[in-house]
Amino acid sequence: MQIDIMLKNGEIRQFESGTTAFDAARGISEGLARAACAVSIDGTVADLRTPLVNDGVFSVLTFTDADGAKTFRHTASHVLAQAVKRLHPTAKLAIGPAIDNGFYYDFDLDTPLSSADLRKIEAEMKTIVKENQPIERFTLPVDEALALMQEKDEPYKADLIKEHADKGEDISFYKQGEFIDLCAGPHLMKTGAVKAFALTSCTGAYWRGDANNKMLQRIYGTAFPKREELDAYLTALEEAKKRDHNVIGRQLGYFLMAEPVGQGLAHLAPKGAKLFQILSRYIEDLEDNEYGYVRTKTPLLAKSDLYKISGHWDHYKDGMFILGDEEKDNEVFALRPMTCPFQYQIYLNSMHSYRDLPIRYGETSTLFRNETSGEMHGLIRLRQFTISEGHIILTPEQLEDEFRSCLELMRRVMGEVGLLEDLTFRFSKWDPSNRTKYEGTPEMWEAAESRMRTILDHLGVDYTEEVGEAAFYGPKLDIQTRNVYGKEDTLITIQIDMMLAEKFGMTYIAADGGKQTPYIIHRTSIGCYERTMALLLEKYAGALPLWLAPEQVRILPITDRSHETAEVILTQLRKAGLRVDIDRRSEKIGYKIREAQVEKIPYMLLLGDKEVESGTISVRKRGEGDIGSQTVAEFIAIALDDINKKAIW
RNA sequence: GCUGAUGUGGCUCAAUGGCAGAGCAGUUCACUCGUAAUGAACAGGUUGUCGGUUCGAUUCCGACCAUCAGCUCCA
Repeated sequence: MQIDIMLKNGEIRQFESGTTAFDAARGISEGLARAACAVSIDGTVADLRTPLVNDGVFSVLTFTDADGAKTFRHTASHVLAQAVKRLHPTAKLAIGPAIDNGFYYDFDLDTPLSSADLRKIEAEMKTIVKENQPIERFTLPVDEALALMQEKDEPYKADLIKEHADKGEDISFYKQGEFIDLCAGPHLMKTGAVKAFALTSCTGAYWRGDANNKMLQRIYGTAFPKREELDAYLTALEEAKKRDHNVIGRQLGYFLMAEPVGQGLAHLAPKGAKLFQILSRYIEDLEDNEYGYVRTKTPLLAKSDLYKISGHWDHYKDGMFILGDEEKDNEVFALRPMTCPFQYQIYLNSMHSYRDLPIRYGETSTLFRNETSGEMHGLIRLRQFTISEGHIILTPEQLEDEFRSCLELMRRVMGEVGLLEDLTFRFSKWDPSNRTKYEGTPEMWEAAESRMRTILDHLGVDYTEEVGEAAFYGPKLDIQTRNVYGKEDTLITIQIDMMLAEKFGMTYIAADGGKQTPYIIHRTSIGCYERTMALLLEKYAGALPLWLAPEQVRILPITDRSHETAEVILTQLRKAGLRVDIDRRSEKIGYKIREAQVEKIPYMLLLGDKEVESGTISVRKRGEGDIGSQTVAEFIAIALDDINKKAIW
C-alpha cells in the first residue's frame, strides 16, 4: 500500500507503507539522511526508526532544530554511559537526558571521579564513536523489562520501569554494541555521528532530585556534529565566564564580602552603593509618580506573633533569622524575610472604602533569609538583600487591570535597563500532592490559578508552567533570567494572593455598605537590587550604560598646569547633574586613559594646554575612542540627552 | 545541608618536610608628558583558622571556616 507524505516544502511524496522515517529521509536526499537526528510526523517528534504507516506531514530534524540537537546529545549521553560502564563496570545507571547546550548522565559509583577520570572516559567515548556501532531499538513488556534490568543489576532503571508499569505500555530500550539502556528515545542511527564532544564537569546530584535520596555523580558534557562548533562553544563559555559579576563586580569595586562579617552578606563599595542609589531612586520615582504607589518604611523585625498570623512561622521558619529562644524567652523576634505583613499593618490602621482601592504600597525593603551555606552565590543569592517590594490591595474586579499594570511596569523597567530580551516567563503553580507546603483549600488554589491563567492569556504572555513553584499563599508569575553559567534564577515575581488578607482581617467597605475581603498582589518591579545589579554587570561586562554608570565622566588633565581649569569644569558638570571626577595624579596621559578604560568609565575628558587655550575639552568615548574636541556646554548637552534617553552603548 | 575542587602579601599566580618568590597594585623620589602601562628605590607574609605527626610543617594528617561549580532550596 502506498501512503502520501507531505514534506516541509509542501511537496507530496509517495512511500510504501511501513517505510522507516530514515529511509524516507534517504529517499529525499542522502545528505539529509546523513544529517538527520530525528523526524517530525504530524508535528510530533519521532525516532528515525519509526515506520510511516499513514498519510501525514513529515519533516526531517537535523542538529539545527532544537529537537534534533536534543536527540543528538541524548545519543552522546548514551555513548558516555557506555564508556563509563566499560571503565567502571560496577557503576549503576540513573538517568541521562539532553539539556540546553549539552547533556548529562547520573551514575551511582563507589569512588568519586576526578578530572583525570573524565579525560579517560572521553578517550573511551572516542573509541565507541570510532566503532560506529549501530543503535537498535527494541521493546519489552513490563515484566520482561524489569527482569532484564534486574539481571543487569540496574536498580535505578528498575525503579523507573516500576513507575511506568501502570501505563500499560511496553518499555523501550536502545542497544549499541554491548550496551543496553532503558530509554524512550529518540536516538541517532549510529554512534559514529557524535563526532565532537567534551565532558565539562562532574558534580553531585540527588536521585530523582530529592535531597533525601542518595547523591549520585553527574557528568556534564556537550556535543556537536563538528569539531569547530564544539570549539566555538567552549570558547564562548570561557568568554562568558569573564563576565561573571562575582569576578568583575569585585575587580571594578562594586561589592565585596568579608569573612568576619559572614556568608551571604554583601558590602556595597562606593560604586555598588551608587548604582544601588541610582536604581532605587529611579524605581521609587517611577512607581510613585507614574504608577500610583505610596511609600512605606516598615520595621525590619517583628515578634513571632506577626509571623504566626501570616503563616510564615509554619511555612518559612527554617528560612528566618530568629532572635531569642522560644523555650526560655517571653518574646521571640525574627528578622523579616518578606514585607507583606508589615505593609498590611498600615492598611489595617484605618478603614478603607472600595473607592480607595486599589492601594499600592511600595517600599525599598531590606529582607533577611537564612539560606543554608551552599546556596549563596555572589550578589545573586544573599542572606540580606533589598527588594523593590510592593503590595497592592484591591477588589476582585480590579485584579486584571492591576496585574496588567504590574506587568507593564516590569516590562518598562527591564526594557530601560536593557534586560527585557533575556527574560522568560514562568507560571508557578502549587503542588496538590504537597499539601504541607501550601495554605488554603484545593478550591481556593483552583480559583486563584484559573484567574491568573485567564489574565496571562488575555495579556498575551508567553509562559511555561511549573508545578510546585508557587508561594505558600498563592500562584506566581515568575520572570526568569540566566547568569553567565546558564543557571536560571527568578528576577521578578508578580503574585496573586487570595488568602493573607483574610488571615490579617483586612477588609474594605463595598458599595452596598458591607465588609469585603480584598485581594492582594505581591509584586516587584526591578526585583532585588543586588541580584539585578549582578545581572546588569554580567549583561554589560561591567560597561554600564551612561545613565547607570556610577562614574559617568572622568576628567584627565594632561599636565598639572590644567588642574585649575579641570576643577572649574568639574563644578560645571556636577551642576548639570553628571557624576564626574578628576584624575589628579601626575601620571602620563596614556596611563590615566588606560586606567579609566579598564574601569569602563563612559566618558574621558582630556584637558591640556590646547584645550585650556581654546576653551574646549577633548572627548574620549568608551567603545569609540577619541571623538574630537567639544565645548563643555556641547558635551553636557550630548551627555544629558543620552542619559534622558537611557541610551545603551 | 549534600558532592567535588580550592585557600600563599590588596590582586593574579610561583615554590618547598629545612631563611616563602614574581608581576600588577601601594609608598617615596625623579620626569610635566597629547589618546590603553615613564623610570628607580622602598615597603608589604604567623602561607584561611585550630589541633595532630615531626628535631623541624606553609608543605603530611584531622576538624572547622571561607570561596567556586553543581544538587537541593530560592528573590
